[in-house]
Amino acid sequence: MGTITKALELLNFFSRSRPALGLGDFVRLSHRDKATVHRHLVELAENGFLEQNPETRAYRLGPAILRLTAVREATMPMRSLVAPVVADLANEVGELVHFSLLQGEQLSPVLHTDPGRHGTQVHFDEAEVLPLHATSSGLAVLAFAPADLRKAVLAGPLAPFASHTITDAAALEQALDTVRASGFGVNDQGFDDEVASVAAPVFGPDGNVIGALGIAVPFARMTEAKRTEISNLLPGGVARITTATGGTIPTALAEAWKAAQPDAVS
Amino acid sequence: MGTITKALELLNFFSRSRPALGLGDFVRLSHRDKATVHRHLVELAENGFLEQNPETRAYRLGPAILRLTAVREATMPMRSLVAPVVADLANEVGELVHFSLLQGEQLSPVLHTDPGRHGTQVHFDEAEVLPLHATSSGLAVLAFAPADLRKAVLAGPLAPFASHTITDAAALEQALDTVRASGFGVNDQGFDDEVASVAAPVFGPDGNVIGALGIAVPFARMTEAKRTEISNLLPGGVARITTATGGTIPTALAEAWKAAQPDAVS
DNA sequence: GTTCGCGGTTCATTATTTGAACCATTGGTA
DNA sequence: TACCAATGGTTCAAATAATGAACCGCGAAC
Repeated sequence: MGTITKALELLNFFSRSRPALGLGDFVRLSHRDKATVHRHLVELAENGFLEQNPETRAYRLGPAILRLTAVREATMPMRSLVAPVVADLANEVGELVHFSLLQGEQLSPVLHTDPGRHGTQVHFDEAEVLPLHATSSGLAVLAFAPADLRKAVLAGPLAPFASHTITDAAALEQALDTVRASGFGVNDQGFDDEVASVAAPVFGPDGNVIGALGIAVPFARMTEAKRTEISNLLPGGVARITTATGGTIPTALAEAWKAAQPDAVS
Repeated sequence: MGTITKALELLNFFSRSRPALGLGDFVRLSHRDKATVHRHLVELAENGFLEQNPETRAYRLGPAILRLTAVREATMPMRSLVAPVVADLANEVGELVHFSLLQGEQLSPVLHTDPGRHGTQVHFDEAEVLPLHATSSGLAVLAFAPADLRKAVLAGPLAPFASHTITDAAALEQALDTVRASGFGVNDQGFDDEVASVAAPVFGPDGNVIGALGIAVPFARMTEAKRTEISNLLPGGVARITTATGGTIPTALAEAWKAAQPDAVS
């Protein structure tokens, strides 16, 4: 593993619940030597990716990140395109909606909205990357991903995250068939024991999957009626995002959706 | 210079006008060996900071950036707080308004809005970091910055950017006195020969400068009336941002503003 | 068909990263 | 007061990883 990767991985330890970390925290989380971690932190800070609170000496994410986001959004306006769709969906369904982009063999959350209409809320951490085999979004992506990515994930170890995580390659392939047939990735207690979720894949201009739009519901609150509601609403959201980004929805997927909910409005 | 810095510097070559770059571009811009650059690019891509267009093989900024922005914004909601202020100001003044954060001895642009009301427009590149001695925002920050930062900048070389860049330490100190007296950083043709600009510093909760709110106008269009208008409006914008972030405006600065425009509305 | 520029790769040389031990400061505790 | 346990940070020889000149294969242009 290169030095660059080691340094960048430090940035992954930040999360909504852990927005600032001390040197010791990084050492514990990364299992690396203190001196090494410290030099990496300093170098990241010198480049504006981190900044240090001079009083507490804790590190937090720096302004360079914002600058780069501005550049990316100027040319690939994902956030601004997706944000209204996610917000609308969250309002309609009344549950946590999130959008993630495929990044290598994982999913990288872009944004999420929780309407906060209920007492219990699904905890969603945008700093946490999502595994492809253990989330509804991941299954949705994987089912429509290029063969080599699918093969790579099937070959690799399938880490268990919760009681119902699919950890067997054969079972995973079967699950992906189901996803392709229905057009939705479904995952109950596969990533978190208390969460059930449904997701649909999103495609880019070249016809490849680029990410997924997902809805996460506390397991106790996930009824059949809610599943139907979600299945009816998700394709519309995906369509909005896809057209906005100039992508195209594969006909096979559109067919699957149509077959699943013949009464859904376009 | 460490490997991490070398890799991260590659990210700085992106800009609004250059949203995707090929290997050769990076090599030319960075003056480094092709093999080195290539490995850095690959490693950045592996971590989601870049992604490669499989057809053109060009690199663009990746989704990891978005994820990190989401985390930072969740705890330090700069963009979302500042965006409406910048938008309002841009509408009122009819010129390009931008907000930047202090990052080491430079300014890192966070966002900008150009109402696009005129034929000529100031070119503002959010990917470009701004020098402290050659921009109005920089002068505004520097004038109210801790002594050690000011000393560091005064000691370092003052690179010329345009015909009127202050390159002499003594002249710079004098300029900073003027800034402190008026409460505004003013810079005409110091960063770009065709641009005049005015900026005001923004302070954080600890009472230190954290950045600046600036307005850039094509030199030919910058009249005295416009300067007055800007001077009347800028303090309001700074106040909105400062209160939103829980900061406090130093009394000395508030006094300077009051003295400069006794007829300004609060 | 040759040449040019492109992205990408190789491998011996070299320079950078590494980490055990160390220092300084703080906050708690006997 | 003295002591201990954490904290963040630093040092320097040893080990490892980064480096870059030369090379490959490809597609476009002449």
